[in-house]
Amino acid sequence: MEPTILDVAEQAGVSPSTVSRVINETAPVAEATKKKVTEAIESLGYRTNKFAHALRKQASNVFGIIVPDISNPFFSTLIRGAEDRFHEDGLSTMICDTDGQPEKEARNVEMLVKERVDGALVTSTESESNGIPRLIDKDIPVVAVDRSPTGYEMTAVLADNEGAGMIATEHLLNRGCRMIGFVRGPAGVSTAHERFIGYVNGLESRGLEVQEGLIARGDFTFNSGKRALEELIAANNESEFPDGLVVANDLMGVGVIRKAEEMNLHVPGELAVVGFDDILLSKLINPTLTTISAPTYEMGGTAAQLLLETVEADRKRAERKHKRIVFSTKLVERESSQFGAG
Amino acid sequence: MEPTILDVAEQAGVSPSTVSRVINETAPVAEATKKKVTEAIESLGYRTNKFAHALRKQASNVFGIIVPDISNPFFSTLIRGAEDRFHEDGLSTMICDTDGQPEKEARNVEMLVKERVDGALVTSTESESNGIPRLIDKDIPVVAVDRSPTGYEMTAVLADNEGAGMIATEHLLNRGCRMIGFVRGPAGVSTAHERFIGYVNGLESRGLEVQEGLIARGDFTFNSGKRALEELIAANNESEFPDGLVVANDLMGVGVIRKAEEMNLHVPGELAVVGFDDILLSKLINPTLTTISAPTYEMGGTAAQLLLETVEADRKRAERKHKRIVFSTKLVERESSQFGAG
DNA sequence: TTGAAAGCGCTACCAA
DNA sequence: TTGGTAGCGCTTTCAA
Repeated sequence: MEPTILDVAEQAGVSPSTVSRVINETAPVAEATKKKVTEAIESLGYRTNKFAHALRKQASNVFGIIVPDISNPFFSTLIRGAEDRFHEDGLSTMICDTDGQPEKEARNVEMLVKERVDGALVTSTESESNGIPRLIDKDIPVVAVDRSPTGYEMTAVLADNEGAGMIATEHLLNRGCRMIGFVRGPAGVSTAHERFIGYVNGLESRGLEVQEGLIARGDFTFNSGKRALEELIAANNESEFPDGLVVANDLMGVGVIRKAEEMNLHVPGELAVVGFDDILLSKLINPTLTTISAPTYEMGGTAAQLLLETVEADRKRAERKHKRIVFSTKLVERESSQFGAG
Repeated sequence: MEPTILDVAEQAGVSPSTVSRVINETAPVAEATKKKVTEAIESLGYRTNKFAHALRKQASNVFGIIVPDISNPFFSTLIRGAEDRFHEDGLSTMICDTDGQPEKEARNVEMLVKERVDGALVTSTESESNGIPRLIDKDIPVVAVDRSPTGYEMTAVLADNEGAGMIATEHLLNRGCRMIGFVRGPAGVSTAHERFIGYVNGLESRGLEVQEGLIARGDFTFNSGKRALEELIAANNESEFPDGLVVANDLMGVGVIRKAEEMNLHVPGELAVVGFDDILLSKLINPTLTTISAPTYEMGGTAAQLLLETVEADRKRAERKHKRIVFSTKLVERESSQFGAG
């Protein structure tokens, strides 16, 4: 059997309370006693029983992280940033993949509630009806990452997607494009929408009009990017083809590039393309994809930090302060938008 | 405060033991009493306290899953297969990413030990000195997935990598290649080694000799694939260039394709390429990459199933049966090995 | 600075 | 079929 705190106490010739005190540094213990206890722990190979500890303290020391897709490098980097921060404090993490489905998000949240996590980081699948209210209802501290759900006052760590959309649009404008289109993301996703707003603002700031015919919608997948380009070409006369395209994420951007190739449309010569996220694939495709990148790892770490601060505030019965941190993004120039090419 | 089982008992006018019995269906309860209890649970919104339950039962109902890289689609699919099986039984999972580093694997294992998981699925980083012995030492049931560590008798769920290597080699042979090279994976990784053995056997079964000059080594990354092709070209006279290449995983295969393009070497005309894993990228690259795929999702599910059976056997104090299940693989023909092209 | 003991919420044994 | 109750291993008051 695993040794308990009683075994340690006996071996060290002290009471269990004393052992607890040296383990948790929760009260001063004489140096000599401390040494005896430490040695006993060592010799018995004692490890505190997680369940008993959690039962007493009403805290699991586990934190949940919910993302739409763990195999998406954007999210796996975010996860790594958050995990590194949690592990620093000896806290464990539970990673959940919603696969972009609200029902799966709901199930994941139920699991986290059941596991009685001390807090959760969530990138919600949709802007409404996601698992966040359930967590709030159960009084579990939550921080939103990457996407900010509407209708809840809560702390959130975001990228400046609107600014990113603007940067992308201005880049194409500076490059000389005059018919710039946009491939939008899924309807309920705030990041996708904000990037679009940035595009609109980018055009308007130069006195240009948004043209409905140059706007298509996808769902963030590779295939939807291919379809979007097809639609845009089909919908316009040759004289009105877009010469530049801002695409709401890299995966769709890669789809656009592949479709352009199939259609013998030269990128960037006849069509310049810019994406968002800076995933690995963007460097591997030919031509390489110009993109806008956010400091994903830092965003994860910051979100974890804020969550820990919230938990700490709760413990002290202090007031929760809702913060909103926005990271700025930067342009990564590659071949797909090269000037004067083609 | 959260209601406890005592609150439920009071509300229903029965004893806590009875409540426990209806919740866990651990003993027959009269239909009428059951109804009263269920209603009390409902009206109070009672949920069993995980910590108390775990403390009493000495079981966490949590299972660990350790993989080298969650953003690698091969592993994320494996994870999904395993998770779906665990969730089916209402069990929770903890996913750990070792980033291919043995030290991280060790830290992950420590976390799982601390969390007192009921069992673990592990794709070990190296064939030796991985976290598996630590888990075995702590008496935590383990099943190896994808890679089988040497020196431990344990149940394992694997793909037939040797057969896969053979299929790949024969495919190139049938296609007419006569100088077939191989790009090996990292030294300690069993899957990579087995694929190489399959290649050797494939050649020898046709009475062909393995040529040292046609063999390079990479580390499973994109860049190492590029480097490998460079080396192979540099090491041989033009008359002895390989006309076909079996590459130990798709990511390196994509690297080979990109490098070939840079060198103006036509794929598949001058060089046919076959990879392993069937990752998404292989379908997106130009030319698309021929590959060997394994039933990854099923492998994850099977591994979870076997782990659960081991846990069950332990509970019944039955003997653990070590199984070894090998899934066969299949060729996915794409452009990079097309016949008569170029 | 240390010890005794209550109790966190649950399950399972023993009685009835 | 049900109830009483001990105890899982820990932390934390209260007293010494």
